[in-house]
Amino acid sequence: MDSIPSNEQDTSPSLTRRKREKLAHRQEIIDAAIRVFAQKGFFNATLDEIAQEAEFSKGALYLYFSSKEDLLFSIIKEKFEPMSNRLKEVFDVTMSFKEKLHSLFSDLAVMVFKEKDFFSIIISQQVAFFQALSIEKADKCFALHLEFDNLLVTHIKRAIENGELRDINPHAINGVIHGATENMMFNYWNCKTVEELLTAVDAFIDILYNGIALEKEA
Amino acid sequence: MDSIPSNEQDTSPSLTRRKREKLAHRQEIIDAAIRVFAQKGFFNATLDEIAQEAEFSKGALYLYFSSKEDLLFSIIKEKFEPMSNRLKEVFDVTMSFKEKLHSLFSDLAVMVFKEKDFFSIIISQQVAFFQALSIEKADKCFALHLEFDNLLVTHIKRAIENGELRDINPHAINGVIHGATENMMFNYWNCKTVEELLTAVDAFIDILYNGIALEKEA
Amino acid sequence: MDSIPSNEQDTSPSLTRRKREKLAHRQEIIDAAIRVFAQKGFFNATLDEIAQEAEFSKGALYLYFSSKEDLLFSIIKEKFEPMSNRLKEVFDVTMSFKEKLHSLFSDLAVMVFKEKDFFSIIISQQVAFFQALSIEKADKCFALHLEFDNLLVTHIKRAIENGELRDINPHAINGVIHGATENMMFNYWNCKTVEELLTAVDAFIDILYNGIALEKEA
Amino acid sequence: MDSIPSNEQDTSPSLTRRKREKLAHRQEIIDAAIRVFAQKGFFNATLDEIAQEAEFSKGALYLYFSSKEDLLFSIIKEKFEPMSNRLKEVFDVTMSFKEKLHSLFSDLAVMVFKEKDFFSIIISQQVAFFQALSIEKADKCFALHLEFDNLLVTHIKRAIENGELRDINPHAINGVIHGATENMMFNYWNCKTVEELLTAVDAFIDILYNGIALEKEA
DNA sequence: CATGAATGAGGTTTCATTCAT
DNA sequence: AATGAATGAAACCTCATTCAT
Repeated sequence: MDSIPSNEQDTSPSLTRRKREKLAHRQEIIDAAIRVFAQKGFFNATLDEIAQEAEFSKGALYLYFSSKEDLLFSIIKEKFEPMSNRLKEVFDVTMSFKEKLHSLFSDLAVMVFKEKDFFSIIISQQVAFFQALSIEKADKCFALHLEFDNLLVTHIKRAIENGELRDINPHAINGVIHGATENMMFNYWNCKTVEELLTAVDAFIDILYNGIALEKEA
Repeated sequence: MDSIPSNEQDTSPSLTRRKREKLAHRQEIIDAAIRVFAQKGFFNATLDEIAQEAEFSKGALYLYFSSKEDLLFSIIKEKFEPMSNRLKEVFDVTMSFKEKLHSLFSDLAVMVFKEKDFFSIIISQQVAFFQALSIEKADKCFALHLEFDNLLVTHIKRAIENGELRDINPHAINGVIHGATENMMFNYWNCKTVEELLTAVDAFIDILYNGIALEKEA
Repeated sequence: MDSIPSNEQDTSPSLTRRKREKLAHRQEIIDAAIRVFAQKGFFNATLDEIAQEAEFSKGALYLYFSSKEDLLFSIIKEKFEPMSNRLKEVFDVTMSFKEKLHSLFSDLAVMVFKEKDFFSIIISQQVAFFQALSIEKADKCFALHLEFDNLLVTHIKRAIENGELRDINPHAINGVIHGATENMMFNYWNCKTVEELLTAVDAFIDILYNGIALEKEA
Repeated sequence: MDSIPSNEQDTSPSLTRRKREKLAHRQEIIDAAIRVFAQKGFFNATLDEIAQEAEFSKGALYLYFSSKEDLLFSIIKEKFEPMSNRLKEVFDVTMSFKEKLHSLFSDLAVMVFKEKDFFSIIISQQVAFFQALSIEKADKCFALHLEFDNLLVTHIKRAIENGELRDINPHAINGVIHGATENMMFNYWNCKTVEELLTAVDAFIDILYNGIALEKEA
C-alpha cells in the first residue's frame, strides 16, 4: 500500500530509462515537498502546492506515495535515515571523544549547509511530523532518534570512564549537546558561508568543554 | 474584531458579577485549549474538541475569541507574556550573573512544574504557533522572544565585562543556554517531583560554567 | 463514530423542539437519499445530489451520518428492518399457510405502493448495497435476509407436515416464492392503482398453488 | 469510436496471425473483466485491476475497447447475445411447451455451470450494468431482454390456446418463470455438480406445472 | 449570554482516460 | 501493438465560522 522503496537515487546504467526516470521524478517530488514543508509547515502545506512546486499534477503524487503522510515518512526515510547513519559512523573511528564531537558537528554543519530546507523542517517540524504520522510510523521515527541518543550516551559514559570527561550525569551532557546543537542550527542555517557555521561549532565546543566561568571552580 | 484584552484574571470586587464571570469563562476556555493543544497539537485540535473540553458550546468560543488564531494568540499573551515578564524581573535584582541564572532556571522549573500542559505546547508547538499566526501577530510573538534574548545577551556582555565570565561570543553563550534549557524542559517535564527538575538545573549550570572537560584547557 | 440511532420518527411532545427538528431533518435526508439512490443507483449518486435533493448543504449530511456508507446503512435500518419485522408478524397469526401467504403479499403490495422509491432500491440495488457496505455491516444486513428466509422455510415445512402442501423440497418452494415476488414487484411497482398489484398477487398465488398445467399430473 | 465488433472468437485460418492474436487478446481481456466484475461489482472494479487480471497494461485495454462502458457493453454483446440466441432456438423446435421449458432450463443450467462468473454478474450486476450504460446502449440491452420476454409470452399464449396450459394471464406466468429462474441460478450457481442444478430445475418445473397445493382447487 | 445546526470553502484521494515512448 | 507515467475532473470528507433561536 505504501510507497516504493527507492534505494537512494540510483542512476546506475543497469536500470532502464523508465526506472531511472521514475526514481528521478520521485526525487523531484520529495525535494519539492521539502521546500514546501520548510516554507509552510506540514499541516499548512497542500498537495496542490507540492504538486505545483514539483511541476507535476496532483494525481501524479499518488503514483509515488500512497498519501500525504507516506510522502512525509518517505522524506524522513530518504534523508534522515542516511544522515543519521553517516553521523553514527563518526563514532566508529578511533579518536578522542572531543575529536569525535568535532567531527560530528563539522559533518552536521556541512550537511546543514548543503540541505538547508531539509534541516529547516527536521528541526522546526519534528513535532508536527510526529503528530502527522500514524502511531506505528511515529514509533519507527522515534526509534531512530532514540538509537542515536543511546549511542551518544554510551560514548559519553565511555569517555568519562577513560578520564576524558568529568564525572557528570551523561544524560545531562547529552541534553546540553542536543539542545545546543538544535539551537545552533536553528539560528545559523541562514548564514552565508559554511565557515560562519563552523566558527559557531568551535565556540560551542569550547563552551561545552571549558564552561563559561572565568576560573574553574573548586 | 479581536478578543477582549483581559490583563490577567481580575476577580477584584470592583467588577460586576457579569464581568467577573465573563473573565472566568474566558480563562476556562483558554485552559481547555491548552490541554487540547498539548495533547493533539494546534493543527490537529478542532474547536469542537476545545469546546467540549471547556464544557461550552462551539459558538460560545466566538464570544470570547474572534477565531482559532485569536484563541492561540490570546493564550500566548495570557500565559507567555507574564511568564516572560517574571523571568525578566530576575535580571533587575543585584546578584552575580551566576546567581541570576540560577534564579532564572529555578523559577522556570517551578513554573514548568505548575503548568506542564502549557509548557508542553510552548516547547513543542512553538513552530506550529508561528505558522498558525498571521505575519503581523507572529512578529509580535517573535518580538517577545527577541526582547528576552536581547536582555540575556546584554547581561552576558555585562558579566563578561565584569570579569564574571570568559570572553566568549555572547550569542554563542545565549544559544547554548537557550537550547539546553528547551531540551531540559522537554526531557524533564514529566518528572514526578520538582526536585528532580531542580537537580537537572544544577547539573546544567555546572556544565555551563565548568564545562565537561576533566582539566581546563590552556 | 456512526450515525445517531433514531428510534423511528419520534414526534412525541416530550422532545424539545431542537430534537424534534433534528429527527425531522434526518428523515428528510434519508428520504432524499432514497429518491436519489432510486434514480441513479448508489454508486452513481453523489453527496452533492443528495444534499441538493434534501435542500441541505453537503456538510450537513455529516451532522447526521458519518459517511455515505453510513447513510446507506441507516436507510436499511430505518426502513428495511421495520418492514421485515412487520412481515414476520404475519406468521404469528393462526391461519392456514395459504392465508398467511396472501396476507404477506397483500401487506407487501401495500407497502410497495406507499414507498415505491424505497422498494425500487431494495429490489434493484440490493447487490450494490452489499458491495458498498463494509463486510461487518453487510453481514448484519445478510442476517436480516437470512432470518426471514429461515422463517419462511420453517413455515413451509410445517405446512407440508400439516398436509397443507405437497411434499416438495421446501427450499425449492421458498426459491419460487422469493424469485416470483421480486419479479412481481419489479414489474408492477409502476402500476397506477394498488388493485392492479393485488390482482397480480392473486394470479401469482393461484399459479403457485395450482400450477399452470391444465390437468394435474399423476 | 467504439470497439471493433468481433462476432465470436473467430479462429478460422482465413484470418492473418495478427488478426487472430488480436481477437484472442480481446477475449482474454473480456474474460478477465468478467472475473473482476464478478468479484467486485462493476463500479468497484478498476481498470487497473482488470488490466492486471488480464496481464495487459492499462493502456492496452483502450486498444480493444473505447471505454470502461464499452468493455461492459462488449461483454454483454459477446456473451449475453449468443446465449440469448441459443435459448431462443429452443422455441423453434416442435415440442410440447413443457418440453420446451425443460430444454430451456436444462440448456441454461449447463451454460451456468460452464460460465459461473459470467452468470454471477448477469444476475447480480444487471442493474449496475444498466446504470453504467448510456441510455442508448442500455436501451439496446433492454431490447434484448424484451425480445426474449415477448417470445416467451407468445409461446405461453399459444400453449394456452393449444390447451396445454390453464387460461392464466401470460404475463403472470412469464413473471413467475423469470423470477424463479433468477432465484434458482442465484442460489445454485455454487453447486458442485450440474446434476444438483438439474434436480432444482425439475423441482421448479414440477411446482410451476402442478402447484404446491396438495389437491387441485376447484 | 449561550447554543448547536448549518454552511461552504478547501483539503485529500481516486481513477478513467490520454499520450509519448 | 504495447506500455505505464501523467493527467485532472470529480468524488468524499473536515472543520472554522456564522446565525437563528
